[in-house]
Amino acid sequence: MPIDPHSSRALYRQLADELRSKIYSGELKPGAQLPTERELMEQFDASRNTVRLALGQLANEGLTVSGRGRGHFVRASAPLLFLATRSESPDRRANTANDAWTTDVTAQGRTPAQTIEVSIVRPPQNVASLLELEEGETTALRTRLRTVDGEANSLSMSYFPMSIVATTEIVQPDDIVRGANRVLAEIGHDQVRYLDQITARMPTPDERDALRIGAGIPVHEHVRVGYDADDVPVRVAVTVLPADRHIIQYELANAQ
Amino acid sequence: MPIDPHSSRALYRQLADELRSKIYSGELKPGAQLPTERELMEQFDASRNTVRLALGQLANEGLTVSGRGRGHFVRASAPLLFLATRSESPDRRANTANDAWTTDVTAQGRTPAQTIEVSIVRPPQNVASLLELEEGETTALRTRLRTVDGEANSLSMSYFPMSIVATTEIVQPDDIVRGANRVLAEIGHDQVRYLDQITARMPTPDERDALRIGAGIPVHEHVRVGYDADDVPVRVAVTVLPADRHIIQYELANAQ
DNA sequence: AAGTCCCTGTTGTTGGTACAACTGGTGCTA
DNA sequence: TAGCACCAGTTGTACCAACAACAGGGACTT
Repeated sequence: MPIDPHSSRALYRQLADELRSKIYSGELKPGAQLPTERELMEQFDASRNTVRLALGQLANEGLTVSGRGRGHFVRASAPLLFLATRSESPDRRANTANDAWTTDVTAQGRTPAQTIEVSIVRPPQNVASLLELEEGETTALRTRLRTVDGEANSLSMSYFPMSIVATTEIVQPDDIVRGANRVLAEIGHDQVRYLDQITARMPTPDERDALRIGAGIPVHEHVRVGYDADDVPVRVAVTVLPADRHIIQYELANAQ
Repeated sequence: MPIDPHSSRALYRQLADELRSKIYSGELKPGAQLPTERELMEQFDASRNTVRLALGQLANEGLTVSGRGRGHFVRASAPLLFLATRSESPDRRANTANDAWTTDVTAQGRTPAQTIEVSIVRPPQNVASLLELEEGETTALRTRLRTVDGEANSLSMSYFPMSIVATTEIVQPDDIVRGANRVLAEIGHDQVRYLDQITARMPTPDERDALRIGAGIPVHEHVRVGYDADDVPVRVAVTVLPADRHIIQYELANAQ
């Protein structure tokens, strides 16, 4: 019995440790139900507050989920989906009726869909700096909510300097089947170099809402800056990916 | 007054929303102290438990930190540090007394250090599968805890198939200044291709401990598989990076 | 001037209670 | 058989109380 009331470690932490190790060891398998709060109260001679503190800890670590009237369950390990970065390779874009992402997802046997909104905005500070914009310059913003099999999947915001795209179809709220990148290329701003920065954080309430993100699940924030042949940044794409549904993958050839 | 006791939204959620929006709007700046729990109890006419539920929510989102006897504070935004992936480019490794990471960190004006442990282990399932090992095969494991300016920074575990490295200095618990990759190259297993997979999750208690990770901060798990010219996987490096201290960066040239 | 002690204020931990809201099953009814 | 009503069980929300542990400042001592 690993519960020691004389230990300096808080009781609820010991309880959380106990349950956590049962999850890691496999004694409690994904999908399995944990003991009810009442059972844990009796087993460990603790108050309900204490038991709930421990269970809350596990939930915040992304290990468990719970539902009113149902119980606490070990989170079923996610049906992982790939974001193949590097899928913008040139030969992928031409001639197909779909963009690279749609093709990727379809290839995995899932059903993709997306809604697009377009607006003209002053970009956030970090985007403005990546695009090397002057104070007050505006951008076209194409916001994309992607769904797979009807479930929200990722949220992508692409910023284009208005000074470059003002007269193109990028500012039209339509799906551009051949890809916005191709439009850029047609007006002489083909992207020849990318800079990717990946951060991880807990989602904002808006994101939790839009992407149906459970408690204890972080998000990737994937920022891609595209540069044209003159080294001018022509696009910043910010993609928010719930971490339980996405692995970001890169394939690198060791040049030389 | 956004607090509505008749709302269906739980009181502690409304309170959390209220405080959160003050943080996002900048009314509460990084480092600023939030009202004390007693003050919040009075302002919102709520019990201490309810107030603490709201504050706990913010902490789990990584927005605030608290300390016994001190108070609750808006988390000071992180002094971000870069992990320049792609720093293994060939010309970087030769002739220097330091490895690529040490060079990188020093270039940023910080003081790096690392401790290395070596052992022979049966690798975890996912690593075994990435290395295409048979059941029961063992690997050399070099575990590296890196610190910057005396603070724990990242945890890296590199697995090498014993069938390849058994007779090399990789199994010795010493620092290999020219890099383990170079040793691999010398015995005919130069890595010409990498596969990187990046996931994000909440840290395990061990990791929280070893890397001093605050509540509400996720980690990146960066997995790199190195393949030699015969497409044989010769190394799997798993690196755990606290997300408040690391941005993962890739530079990509659009081949052709 | 420097150090020590203590006191106050703060968060951390743990106990208790009550009711609301929801799930899943049981058994009844049409 | 299908549908409905109900009930027991479970988690969610909210309240109250008490003590522990720690930080920081003020007062006092040396």
